[in-house]
Amino acid sequence: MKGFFYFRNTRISFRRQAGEHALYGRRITVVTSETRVRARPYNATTVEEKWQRAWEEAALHSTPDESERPKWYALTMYPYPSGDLHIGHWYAMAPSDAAARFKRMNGYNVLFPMGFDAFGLPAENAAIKHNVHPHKWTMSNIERMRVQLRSMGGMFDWDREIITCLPDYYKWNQWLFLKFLEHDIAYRANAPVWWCPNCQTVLANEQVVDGECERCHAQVTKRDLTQWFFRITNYADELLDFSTIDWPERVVSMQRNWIGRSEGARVVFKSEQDDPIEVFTTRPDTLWGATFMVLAPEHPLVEKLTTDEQRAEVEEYVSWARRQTEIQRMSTENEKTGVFIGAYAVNPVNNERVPIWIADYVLMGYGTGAIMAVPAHDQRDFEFAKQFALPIRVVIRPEGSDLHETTMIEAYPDEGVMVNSGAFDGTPTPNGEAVARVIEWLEREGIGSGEINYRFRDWLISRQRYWGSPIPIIYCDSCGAVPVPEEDLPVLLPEDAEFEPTGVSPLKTHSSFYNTTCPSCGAAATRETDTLDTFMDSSWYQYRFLNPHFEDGPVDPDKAGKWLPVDQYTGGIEHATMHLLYARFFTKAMRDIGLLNIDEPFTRLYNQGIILGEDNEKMSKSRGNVVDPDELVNELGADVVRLYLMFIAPWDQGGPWNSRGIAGIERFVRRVWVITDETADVRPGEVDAGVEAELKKSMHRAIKVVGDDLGAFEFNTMVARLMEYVNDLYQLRERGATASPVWNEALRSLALLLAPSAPHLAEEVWERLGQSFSIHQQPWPEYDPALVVENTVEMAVQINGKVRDRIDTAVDAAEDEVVKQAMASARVREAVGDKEIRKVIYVPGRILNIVVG
RNA sequence: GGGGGAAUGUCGAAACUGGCAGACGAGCAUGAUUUAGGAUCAUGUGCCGCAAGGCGUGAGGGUUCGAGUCCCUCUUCCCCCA
Repeated sequence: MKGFFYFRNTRISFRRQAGEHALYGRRITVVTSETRVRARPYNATTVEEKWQRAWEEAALHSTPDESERPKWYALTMYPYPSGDLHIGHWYAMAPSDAAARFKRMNGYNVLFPMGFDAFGLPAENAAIKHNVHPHKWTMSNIERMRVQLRSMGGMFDWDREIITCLPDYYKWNQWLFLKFLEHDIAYRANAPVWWCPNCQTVLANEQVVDGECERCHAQVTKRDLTQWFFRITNYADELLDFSTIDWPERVVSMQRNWIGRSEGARVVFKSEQDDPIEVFTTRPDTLWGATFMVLAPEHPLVEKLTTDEQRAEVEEYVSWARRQTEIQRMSTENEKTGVFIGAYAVNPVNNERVPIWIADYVLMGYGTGAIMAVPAHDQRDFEFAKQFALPIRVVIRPEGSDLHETTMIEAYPDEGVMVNSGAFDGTPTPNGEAVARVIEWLEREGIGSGEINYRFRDWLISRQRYWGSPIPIIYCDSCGAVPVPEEDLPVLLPEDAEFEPTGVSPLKTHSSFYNTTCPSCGAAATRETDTLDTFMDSSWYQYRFLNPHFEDGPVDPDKAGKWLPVDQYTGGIEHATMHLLYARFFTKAMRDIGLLNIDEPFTRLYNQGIILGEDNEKMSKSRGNVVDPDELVNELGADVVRLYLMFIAPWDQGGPWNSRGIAGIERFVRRVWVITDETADVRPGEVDAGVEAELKKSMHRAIKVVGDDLGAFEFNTMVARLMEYVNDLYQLRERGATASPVWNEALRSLALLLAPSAPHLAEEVWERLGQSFSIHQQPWPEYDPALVVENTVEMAVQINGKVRDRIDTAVDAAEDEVVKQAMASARVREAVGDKEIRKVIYVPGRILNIVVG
């Protein structure tokens, strides 16, 4: 019998009468009828606002630099201030925040800063489009995003906020550039570089994806320009060493591929006019099989070597190739195209005359822009030779079989024994033996040398844009490129620049910025108008967070010693070969010039997945599938959003948003509040010992599994464990567990377990339980291992691998005892029948399998 | 073409070193609460079958007392590099 009445405006419900009841498949006896105070509603908006204010007033999230506790530097990639914190930001930050909070509850002094990656193109595009200054646009976006970030309830230490577009920050960007220049890590060179016609700027190789601009997806083209570079390739081998960091294998292999180390030889062929043509090959053991050469259409010698008869055809081909994208050119699917230029080269190993072709599958940007073609042992060369009826010569014979030029249908790129290779005939190729011997010989003969080639190039850092750190260089007719003296930093971005969509940097037309005097000779001079790639800002921001107002250098050495390196970094995988590679390079470069004494910036890395729209597509305004976190927070509260994001799927997987699924979390949050509010004041009384034992066990188990999952970033199962615990509490309550003195402890534990993931709800529950502010300064509860292990289990009994019955048995029961118990079951006896028992497999606590036959 | 990852109910997913597949949630169904419900509570819910029982982790094979998990072949999808 249930019902309710009102007493002093509070709805009081009275419940089951004394007597026998069926509940959850058990018979229970209610001794006295109980009355129950119905929970007050939980108003997330009010509660969350209340605690956010309280945390700020208590400066709860300011991290002291001095502490008895061990340090833990947790960092999540800082956002670009686009003006809106979208659900992707929440997905990146909310679980990171939970992990950071968990670390703090586990006794660490946790630094968890936040800032804004504030330079970049959108601000400048907004300036052109809406006539707002980038600075104003960016700063008002930051204002708005701070409010949104606050609504998330993160434990960000705002005292250390950095905003990269402020002189306070970019001064040190410029300073670092000058130091790099001083130490020959930065240099200026003319090179063919990628140009994005849409962004009106050059791009680094890393920022070109499939021949498109990584930002705007416009097709990029090559241009020859004089630009500033960083010598990231000097660190290639060190960047290939991942032994001291714990990063996802995926990112490691992406960086490894990107760096693209290959060992081989550089060999000099000569044209018949005696021009040296260098090629790089990883297979110098196939040199004798080179039957032609292929140059990239852009190769500087093409112009010179082309014969008059071939010139028209060659020119036509070159201009056609220029129009192709790199992807089209590299595709193995394509039919091979190319043109003979009429000239011949001499193969230095056997003085053979080989024709020189040009073809689009050879790229100027890789290796030397020229290859020796060995059609018998390279598939692309093979296809090219077949296409144009060029000679093929086998020089590697596979072990135990034969290979004939005329019958081959594809190249043989594997190991074997060298043939048709003069003195090297008979040399086996496995284990690099042939390669090593040929290199040795090439060096002795002076026609080549062993070389290690890398796929990646030096980092191009010049950008023809306004909204970035000005490169602190002055050009003087007599002194050349002169660094701006350190004391003149920062070179300020002029605020009164004119934005015209002309493709010319506003800095070029700003005469008081552009015109200056040479710091070295005092003559009239002009400033560099390019700005630094904004990826430079994010390459070292993790160090500036430690003391963003430090005035004697980019990094405060005292704080660096205390906090570095970053213990846990989290962010999207899309930065694998950009930001994450640049940051590693910067760390090593800064170490080499004495600014840091660490080798790697981020000890542990975790990449969260992507939240898609409900239609399983990437969220975008044009698709209309964008989920607005602000709306959700207003409606359901931040804790619900946080918990739901964690619950959706494993964090590294992401997945589609589901607006119905979030209802489950809503219910869960309500259930947490209801059970606490309704039972917080229950006085201990008489309780069944078994029920109390179950309550204890459930609580200790929850402490263990929730903690284990949080520590392992398994947020989805962590939420499931919390739900199981709350479900347990509801059932135990019905069985009278609230009368136990353990009940209140169980509720307190629940609050503590919720604290990392649902910080507001946890704090409210904590207060309701009469505990003092703040739950976020409490230690993580401890569990008793003895209470977590099961003493008895329901064990499956299998006959020939099929489950026939289940028996309750002690975890550590002896085999013969368990068999006896199993044989007592009629179902087991029936399954065994009169067959002979051949074998018994018994794994204590797990399974009993009786093999009969 | 090479490398890496994935495939489990209607859906999101869980499953420790091989040991009761489907925890937790969504959805659905039935019932309760007699104003209503997109509220709450209870019960059920892999498939076939009235049942006993059988079948089930992309497909096929193998190892094993026992395979979602290990091995081989294949299919599809995603990512990276060519």
